[in-house]
Amino acid sequence: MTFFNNTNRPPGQNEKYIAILTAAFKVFAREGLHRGKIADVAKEAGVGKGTVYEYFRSKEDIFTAILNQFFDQIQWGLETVNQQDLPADKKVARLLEMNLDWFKTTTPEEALIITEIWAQGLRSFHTAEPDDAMIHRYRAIQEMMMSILEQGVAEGIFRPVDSETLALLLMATLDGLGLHFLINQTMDIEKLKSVTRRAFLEGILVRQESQSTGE
Amino acid sequence: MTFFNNTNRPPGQNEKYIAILTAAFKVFAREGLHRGKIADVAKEAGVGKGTVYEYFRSKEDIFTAILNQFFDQIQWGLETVNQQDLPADKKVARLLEMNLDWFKTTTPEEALIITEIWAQGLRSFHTAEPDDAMIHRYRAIQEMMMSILEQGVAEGIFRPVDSETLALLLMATLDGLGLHFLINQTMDIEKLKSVTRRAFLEGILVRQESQSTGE
Amino acid sequence: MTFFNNTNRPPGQNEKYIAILTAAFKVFAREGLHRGKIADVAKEAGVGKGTVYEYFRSKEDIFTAILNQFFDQIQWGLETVNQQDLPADKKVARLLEMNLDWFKTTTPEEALIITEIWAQGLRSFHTAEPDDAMIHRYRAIQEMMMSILEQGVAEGIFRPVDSETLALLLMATLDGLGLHFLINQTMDIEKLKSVTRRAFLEGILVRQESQSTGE
Amino acid sequence: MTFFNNTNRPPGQNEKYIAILTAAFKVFAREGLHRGKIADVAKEAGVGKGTVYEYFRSKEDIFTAILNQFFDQIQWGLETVNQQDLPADKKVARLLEMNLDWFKTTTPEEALIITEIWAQGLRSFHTAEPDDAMIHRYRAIQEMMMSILEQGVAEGIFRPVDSETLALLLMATLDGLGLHFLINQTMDIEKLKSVTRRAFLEGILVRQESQSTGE
DNA sequence: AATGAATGAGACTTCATTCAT
DNA sequence: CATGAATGAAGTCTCATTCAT
Repeated sequence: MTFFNNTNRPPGQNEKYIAILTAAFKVFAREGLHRGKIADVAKEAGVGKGTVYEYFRSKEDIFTAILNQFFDQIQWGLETVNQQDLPADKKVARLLEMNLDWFKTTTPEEALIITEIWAQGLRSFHTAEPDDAMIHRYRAIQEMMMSILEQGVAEGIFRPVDSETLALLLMATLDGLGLHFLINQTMDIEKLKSVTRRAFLEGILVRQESQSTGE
Repeated sequence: MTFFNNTNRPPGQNEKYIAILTAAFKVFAREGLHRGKIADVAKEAGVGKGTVYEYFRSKEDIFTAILNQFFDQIQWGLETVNQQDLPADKKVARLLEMNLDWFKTTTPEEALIITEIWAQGLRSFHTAEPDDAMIHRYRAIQEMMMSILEQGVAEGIFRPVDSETLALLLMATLDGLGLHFLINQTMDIEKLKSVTRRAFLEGILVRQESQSTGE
Repeated sequence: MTFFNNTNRPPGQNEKYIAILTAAFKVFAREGLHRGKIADVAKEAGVGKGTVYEYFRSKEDIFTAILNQFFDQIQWGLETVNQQDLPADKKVARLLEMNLDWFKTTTPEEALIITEIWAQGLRSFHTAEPDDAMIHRYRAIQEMMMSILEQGVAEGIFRPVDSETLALLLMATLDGLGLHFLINQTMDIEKLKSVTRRAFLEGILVRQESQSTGE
Repeated sequence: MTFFNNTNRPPGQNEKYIAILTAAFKVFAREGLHRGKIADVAKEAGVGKGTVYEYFRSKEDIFTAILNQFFDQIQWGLETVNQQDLPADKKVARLLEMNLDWFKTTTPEEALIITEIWAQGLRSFHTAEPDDAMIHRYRAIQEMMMSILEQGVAEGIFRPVDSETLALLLMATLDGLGLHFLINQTMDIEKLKSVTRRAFLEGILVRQESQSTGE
């Protein structure tokens, strides 16, 4: 559960907060989102049922926290890549690599939880809270990808691209791959990396005699 | 609700079966997967609660049926494209178009339901039923995409590709785009279409002087 | 439990409705309002827990129903008295008698429940629902007493009185006596009846040479 | 909150004891008896949750204390009246006045709390603690009223009465009026005072040619 | 004496499912 | 076939009380 090592939490209550969140993640991963009972989370965390509610307003609040941890992690990874002194195409390759390598340290059950929470959180986003974080968190990710793409264009490595839309595509592709890894874990990740990298990059690299397919 | 017009269902009980399935889809889309009650489904379908259980073994069984309808639709669309007399690159473009146009006739709530069921169904796939359809249905889709890609290679339009892996990538990309459309419905679909098409196709089209990034 | 014999309830569901209400009254009387669990009510009524909620929206809804039964009973008793062919002073005496005799068929625990619900219901009346029945139910009682008092004035038995205010006083006195019977059940009811009757009636009877205390 | 000014409390801990009691009264009045949380009481009193339990054994203990304060106040008022150098009929009038004037300085919510505690306390009296104060406190009040009534008889102002029963009736009437003021606060208190005084007093004053209604 | 983090028993309520009609 | 009244397991959350500091 390397998932909850970051410490961007209100200090002072960090210990138990993390303990409960970690336990929740474990329990939900094992049982599913609804099957996973708060009582189990408490037991797993080694605290009383009431204590869970000292740190989280509701079960859904735990979901949100898990999802936020997930986004924190992604963003942190992206920032790390972005801050490295690399040409843009290498950065894109690193991105891809990071994304797919995530599955080597994460069980499908864990990844599935993210998806479940994601789907449920999305619903509440559509129905209730207008300033829900989801869209903003994705926007942040998108913008970081945009900056990499724009760097590439500036470096003359990438042809002029609609970086905003392309960043969206890239983000979607990475998420889609994650999704499909959930379905089929026998896929050859290394092969997937290279195929994806080549398909994506050779389409945006500046080339002498490119030919658009027009329309 | 054009979603449930196809009739690949056990004949004889078709009327009510479809009525219930349609009602379920509506109710779940409106309320969410867990919030949506069987009682509401029955009322929406204009039948008694007990009748629902004449046609479906359980609530989860309804989920499965909805998901199957979804896959039926996708597969039917793919087949349609594949059977057209078009060069492979046009077929890929059509695929992309179809995929993104789906959102013009589907509300986010409806799409969300698919995602929710998908995530939940996936769990049961991982935990319980080994011959669950999900992976096979995706495999069928993947194979159809493979055949398009291989057609392109045979036609000399596409460079020699690992069609299996690339089909997976394509599938993942389309799903990923769907996912992100759920998050951000303000995205410009037409722009996304062209950017995606170009990014994807120009990377696999045969070109005079392509330069691989190697590794 | 002669308390729930009246049948002014939506017909068709009368059986179980009454069974649950009767059970609830019994349980609440035994355990108190909060200690009395719905589970116990269900068991006492010989139905499932869920069945209780088929007939009542919530625990509070049961409270309300009990209170309404109580008011129904009082009103029915008042009407009976009022419709009898008696001079007003006899009617007042009958009222008093009825009121105090109620305790011969009702246990203190049962009467206490009424008081608890009454107090709680009153709170919700002050805080939330503006058209709560409580005040209207009391008003109806008050008006029936007013009509008795006015009859007495018309008959020349009572001196001209502010019938509205006096009816309120009469109502309050009867309720107050009920309250104190809860506290001290050793009181001699028959003695209380005659003392109260005399104190109340001799103050309102027409007399030759009454002397007001003025102010 | 003039309610808690008297200081018949264990000295030395008076400050915080009173602070907590006052806070409790406020919170319970605002939220109701069960809704009012100890945590809120503590916050309102400006002390820690644990501190509440330094001064009170339990929540119910607070209830009892509140009720006792209430009785203290009533008794103190009665004593004051009783010790004045007045004829008995004036004393009765003063009693009535005091009782109804109480509502001018007390909000319905506060009065309601008394009623709620009263009802709940009564239950515990019936079920558990045989030496509960309630009956004794009321007995004390009753005895003070008896002494007023007997004074009136001795003075020749009141006809010979069963002072014990009549004191009970008087007490019940005053409580009943309080109760009904909770229900209907629009009642004209001054009118109620005079009607009640006249109805009650003229029934017990010595008169030349009274005529009993017999039976 | 004062505190408040921790507790966990307990309660209401929901809802998928059954089955007698 | 159709129904919907009945069910009861299950789950979230509350809150009075304790106790180590």
